[in-house]
Parts: sequence; C-alpha cells; structure tokens
Amino acid sequence: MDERTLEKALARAEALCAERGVRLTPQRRRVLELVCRAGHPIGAYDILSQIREGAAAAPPTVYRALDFLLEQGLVHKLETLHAYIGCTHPEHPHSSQFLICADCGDVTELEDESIVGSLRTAAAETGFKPSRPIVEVIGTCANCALKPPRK
Amino acid sequence: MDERTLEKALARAEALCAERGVRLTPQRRRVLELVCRAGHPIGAYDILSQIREGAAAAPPTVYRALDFLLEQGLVHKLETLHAYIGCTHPEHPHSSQFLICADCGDVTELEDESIVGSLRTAAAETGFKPSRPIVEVIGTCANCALKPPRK
DNA sequence: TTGCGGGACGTTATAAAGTTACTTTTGATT
DNA sequence: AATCAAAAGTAACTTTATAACGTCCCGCAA
Repeated sequence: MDERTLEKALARAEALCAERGVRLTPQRRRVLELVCRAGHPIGAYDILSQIREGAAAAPPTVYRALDFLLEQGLVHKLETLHAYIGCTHPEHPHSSQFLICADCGDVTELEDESIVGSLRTAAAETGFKPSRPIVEVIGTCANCALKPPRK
Repeated sequence: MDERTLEKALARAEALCAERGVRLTPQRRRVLELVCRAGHPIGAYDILSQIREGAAAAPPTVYRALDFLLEQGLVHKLETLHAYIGCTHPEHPHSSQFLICADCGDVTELEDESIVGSLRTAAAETGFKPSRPIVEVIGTCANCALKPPRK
C-alpha cells in the first residue's frame, strides 16, 4: 500500500472510530498502520517484531490491538494463513471472501452476494444460523497462472 | 460414532486405500479410528494423548498420519478450530463446507453444489484458479437455537 | 546373496501462534 | 482531587506445528 492510500485508510479508520465512539489509540493505530503498510497478510509476530524496532513490546500488545481492529472490521484474519490483512472497505460490516494465491501470496478480498446467498440458503436448509462465515479459497491468481511457479 | 458405523468407515477406508495403491498402515488406521470415534472435531494433541495411552509417541507421528489421511480425503481439517474430523463421504474427492456450531461444537459437513458454483464463478471473474476452497461457517445449529446457550 | 533405495516411523529439539494472570498507567467523569 | 474502567505493560506459559536426523523394513535388481 502506497503512502497516499495508507494515509487515507488511517484517516478513514480515525473517522469510523470517532463515529462509533471507540478509541483508535496510538497502539491500535500503529498496528493498523503496519498491517496496511504490509500490503499482504502479515503475522502477529511479524507485527510484533516491527513494533519492537521502536519500543519494548510483548505478544498481548499486538493481539489486543488486533482484537480491537477485528471487532471494528478494520482488519481481517486469514485463518488458513494465521495472518492479518487490512480491510479494503471497512465502512459497513460485511462478510468477505478471500482469494489467496498460493504462488505469490497475494490476497483479493471479495464481497460476493451470490456466495453469501448460497451459504445462507444452504445453512437455512438445516436450520443453522450463521454468525461468522469463513471463506478462503486457496489457488492461483491470474498473474501467476500465466507464468511458471516461483521456485 | 457408534461401533458399527466405525467398523464400516474403517473397512471403507481400507478398501479405498487398497484401490488407490496406498498403505493404510496400523498407525494411520489407528489415527483414523480415533478421529472417527471422537465424532466431533479433535485436535492433533488430543489424538496424541490417546495414542500415548498405549505406546510412546511424539507429535510427528500424529501429524504424519493426519497428512496422509488428509491427502486421501479420509479426514478434513477444520482450520478455524485447529481440529480434525472424519470425512462423511470419502468415496470421491470433493470440496466440502462445514457448519460449525459455536454452542455445542457439532459440525455438519455439506457438499453444496450451489456454494461451490458461486465460488467458482466469483473466482473465474478475476481469473483466479481455485485449488482448495475453505468454507467454514461459524454459527448456531438448529438444536442449540431452540434452547438457551450453554454456560 | 548382497546391497541399494525409498517409504514409514522414532526421537529430540525447536519454531510459531496464541493465552493467562497479574500489575500499572491513563483518561474520562464525577 | 477521587474514582473507576479501559488500555497497556510484563512474565510466564500453553497449544499447535515443523525441522532435522536416524533407524527399520521391505522389495527388487545386480
């Protein structure tokens, strides 16, 4: 993520938190910044070691900030990667789907109504009430499909 | 899973492995048995401690067996739970979806064509080639929706 | 028969991800 | 200024997973 986009994302996060009456503290802001700056999924301990370049810190520091950011929908957790990524459209709560390229590591966030719909329908058939639908598709992105795999 | 069903599942696994020319060794069979017997998602270290009731064992023993069983489609891994569950229809390779009850812990395995279809369509739009679609829906099952939550 | 090669398994150690429990600080509100 | 809760600091620890290396056993070819 380039500096301009980053600035915008942070400003938007500030605004959203203010609106919601929750506190985007310097720590939380810092973690959000690191996640966004990475531009790809980043692990909690990677965040931690970057924070440690400037100050002492321990795992709970990072996990607490991440918990807050996840609650606010400012970042997403990719369960299959044990890694976190900035949300591309935090304005409204939503359930996203992720396309994860196993080759280059890039991740695309989708908000596809037809996926959400088919999930809802299938769940409803069994009387199941979804609260958090996780959709992470591992595969090969368009770019990487064109060229031979790295390595 | 009751004894009869378990016996059938193991016999089916034997047959499938024979057909495919791969070896369902006693270790692998034992791990499959423990996963199936549990009847709900079970962690690698839970399996390990059950194995240890009968013999010395270390984590790689379990993880190697699980890797094999996953490859053969005899068990599934639930990424959000870090746990494993026996496949309910291992005959053909397939991509499953899981409904995970956050209240009682029960898991339902679906094979819903409309979910698979919408995923494929959405991926195709971006030129993405899916290889392993992960769908795990956290929520409340029909039973638990009726009664107040445990705890 | 010997000896090679590969797959399965044993063993030790360690990495990676996440949590618990408790203390201290901060900051908004009375 | 006193208070109370949310946030952050700190140390220890748990859980999940992998690395690296050695051994055993079996099938097969020389």
